[in-house]
Amino acid sequence: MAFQSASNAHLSSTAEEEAYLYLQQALRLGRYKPGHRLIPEAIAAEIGMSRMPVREAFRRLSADGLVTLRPNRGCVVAGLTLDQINEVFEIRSVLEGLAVRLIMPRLTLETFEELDRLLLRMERAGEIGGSDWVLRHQEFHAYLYGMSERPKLIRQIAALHVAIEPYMRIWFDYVDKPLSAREEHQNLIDALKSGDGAVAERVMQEHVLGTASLLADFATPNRR
Amino acid sequence: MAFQSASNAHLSSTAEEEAYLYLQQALRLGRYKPGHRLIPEAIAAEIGMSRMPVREAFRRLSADGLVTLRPNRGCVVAGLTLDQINEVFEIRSVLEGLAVRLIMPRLTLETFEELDRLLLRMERAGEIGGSDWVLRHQEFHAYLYGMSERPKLIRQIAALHVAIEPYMRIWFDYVDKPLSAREEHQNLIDALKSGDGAVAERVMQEHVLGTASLLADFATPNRR
DNA sequence: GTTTGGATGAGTGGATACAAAAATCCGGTG
DNA sequence: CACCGGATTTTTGTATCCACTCATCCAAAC
Repeated sequence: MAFQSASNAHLSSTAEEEAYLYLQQALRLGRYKPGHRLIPEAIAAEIGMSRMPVREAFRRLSADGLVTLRPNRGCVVAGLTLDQINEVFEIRSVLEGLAVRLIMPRLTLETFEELDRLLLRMERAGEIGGSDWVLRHQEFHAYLYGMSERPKLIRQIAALHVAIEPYMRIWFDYVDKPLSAREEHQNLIDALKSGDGAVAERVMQEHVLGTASLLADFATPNRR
Repeated sequence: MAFQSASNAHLSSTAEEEAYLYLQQALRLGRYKPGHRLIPEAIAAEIGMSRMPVREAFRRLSADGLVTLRPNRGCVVAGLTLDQINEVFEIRSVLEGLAVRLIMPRLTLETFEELDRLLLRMERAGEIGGSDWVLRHQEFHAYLYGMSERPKLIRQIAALHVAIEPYMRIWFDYVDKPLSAREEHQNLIDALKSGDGAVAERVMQEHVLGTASLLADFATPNRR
C-alpha cells in the first residue's frame, strides 16, 4: 500500500528513517501548525536520537514540500495557501486522470469487487466519523493507481495526497460527512466500467477538481 | 530561469547547497554512469568539504530521483530503464499539457516574440552541435511554463527535465540534429496562437510523447 | 517616542570521532 | 576446484563538538 501508517516507526532500520516517518506522520495529522518551527534538538529528544538524523529527515520532508528549509534559519512547517492547494488539485487532476487512463486495459471483475469493498469501507469510516475516512479514501485511490504499474506516477500522486492531507482532515472534520462522496466514487467506478479511457480520464479529472472546489468553498480559514 | 547552470557553485551560501549543485550538474551532464557508486569521501574531497554536507545533498538528489539511496549501502547513480523513461514522458505530457492550457489566457504579442527568439537560439545551438541544444530546448519550455504562475507545477516539470537530461544528451549527440524539432516547436506556437486551450494542451501532449517515441526508437543502449 | 547600534544568546551548519554494518579477503574444507 | 566461514578492511550511520549566523533585547542617540 502506498500510504503506510507509521505509528510504530521504531521498526525501521535507520534512525533517519524513523525520524522521517515520525515527522511525516505528525505533519499528515496536522499536529504542527503551518509556520511552526521544528527544532531538531526537541524532535531528536522526543524520539531518542541526536540532531543529525533529524536534520537529514528535514531535507527529505523539504523535498516532499512538507516543510520549508532556509539556510541558518531552520525548518518550518510548510502550510499551503488556498492558491497552492488549488494548484495541487490541478496537478492531481491530470496525474490521476492519466493513471486511470492507463489502467483501463487492466481492469477485471476482481478489480471492481475490490473497489466495491474499498468503497464500502470508506463509507463506513465516514459514518463513524473519525478522520479515518481520509485514509480509506486515499486507499481507494491508491488501489486504483497501483494497477497502473507506473512507480513514479504512483509516488508523485501519493506525495500530493500527503501534502494536502492535513487540509482534507480539517475539511472532513468540519463538514462532518461528505455526503456526495459515495455517488462521486460510484460515478468513477461506472466510468471505469464504460471501458472508454478518455471518459474515465475526464471523469477522474472532474472528480478531483470537484473536491478542490468543495474544499475551496468551505471558507478559507487556512490561508496563511 | 528554472534551469540554472551551476558551474561556479562556490558562490552558494552553504556547503550542502554547493555539493547539491555540483552533483546535480555532474549527473545532468551524464558524467557518472548509471549504477556508479558515489563515494561521499571522494566527492567531499573533490569540492573541499567533509562527508556530512555531501550526505545531505545525496538525500535531496534521491528525492529528485537522480540517485538511489539504500541504508548502509551507499548512493548509486539512478539511471532509467526504457520503461521508466517512457513513464517520465507520460507524466511530462500531462503536466506540460496542463501548463500550456493554463497559460492560454496570459499570452501576449511579447510572448510570441520571446518564443521566436528562444526558438531561434535553440535552432542555432542545434546547428553548432554542442549539446547546448538541450539547454536551449529546456529554456524554451521553461519560459512557456513559467508564465503559468504555478510554482509547484513548474518545479515538477523542471525536475522531470533534469531526470531525463542525460538521455536527451546521448540521444542528441547520436542523432546529430533533431531536424523535426523546428517544425515541432513551430506547431506548438501555432497551437498557442489558435487560442484554444484544449487544442494547445493536446498538441503539447503529442509533442512530448512524440519526443518519447523518437528517443525510444533510437535503440535502447541505456537500458539497465 | 522612535530608531539605530551593538552585546548576548539561542540555534544552525559543518568537521571530527566513534560505532555499526557491509564488503572483501583469505584460508580451510568438501 | 568450488564453496563456505570467519577475520580484516572499508564504508556507512550517528554522536559530539566547535564556529558562525541570526534573532532578540537593551541602551543610547536623534
